[in-house]
Amino acid sequence: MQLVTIQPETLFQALADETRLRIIRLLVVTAEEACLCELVDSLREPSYKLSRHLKILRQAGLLSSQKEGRWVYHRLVPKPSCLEMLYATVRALPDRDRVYQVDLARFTERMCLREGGRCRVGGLSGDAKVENK
Amino acid sequence: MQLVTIQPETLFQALADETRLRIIRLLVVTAEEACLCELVDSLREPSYKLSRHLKILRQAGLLSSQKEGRWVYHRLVPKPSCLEMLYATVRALPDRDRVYQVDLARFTERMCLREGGRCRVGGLSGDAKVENK
DNA sequence: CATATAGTTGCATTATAGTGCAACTGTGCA
DNA sequence: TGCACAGTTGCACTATAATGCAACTATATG
Repeated sequence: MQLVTIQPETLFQALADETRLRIIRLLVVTAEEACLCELVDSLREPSYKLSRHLKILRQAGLLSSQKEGRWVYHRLVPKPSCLEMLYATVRALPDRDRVYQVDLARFTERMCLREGGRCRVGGLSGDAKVENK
Repeated sequence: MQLVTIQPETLFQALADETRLRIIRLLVVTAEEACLCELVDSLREPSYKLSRHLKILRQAGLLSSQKEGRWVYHRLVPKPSCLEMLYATVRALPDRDRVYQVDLARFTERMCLREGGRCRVGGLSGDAKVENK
């Protein structure tokens, strides 16, 4: 299911969107895997939006996704060395508006809710839906 | 004229196009500066097309351009360290279809026509316009 | 001054990409 | 078996981006 052929333009295109860059940056910095509801809580974006962006990242060859019960865990693909260089570049990017910093703070807090390293709760701890913009 | 504020999404967006990636890759690999007509000869793309892509790369903060008589020389911007990392990533990208290899060969040949390190001839050695579909 | 040349840009067209809504699938639990 | 919930996707809409043509600017040269 993983592309052997890396398309450089597709790779950069995948990172040319703020939401997708927030996702990748979060995974790069934390070196973690995350499921959709955890990303929803961290980025405060609707699940259908993130789901679609995750699909694009997967198709670009940046993410691999693994289903586990109700949850789907997404993690960075390390395989070709140029991807590691790309991740290093992402890590070195400036964070002028502190967007990534806030995302990371919420992600870290959210990860505390894991039990045995696995996600067990839904988005926003079962509260109402996202009211972000 | 150079942006102090680097917009990561704009940066990746700039590289999300094949033509622009060919331009950047050529400059990254050769560590050279080039004017439009030299790029036209190397990539075999119409000048108006490359001119527009060069503008996009300039606005993204990747290129700086300097006019010299009739010619405009374009070179990579080295300033923020994350750009150097980005260039390293570009250098590490695969070249499956040998597109960059061909571009480089034509570029090297074209650079032989320089006199005193400066461009002195127009596109395609003064021949007819590009016929590259 | 006329002409050639290096490069740029306005316009119209076409293709592609992001978004929200709502309906949908699939899994686990009472 | 019915329900709640994690996640996905079809549809319509809107915005953005790439392209080709042709007209344009600016610089050098005879």
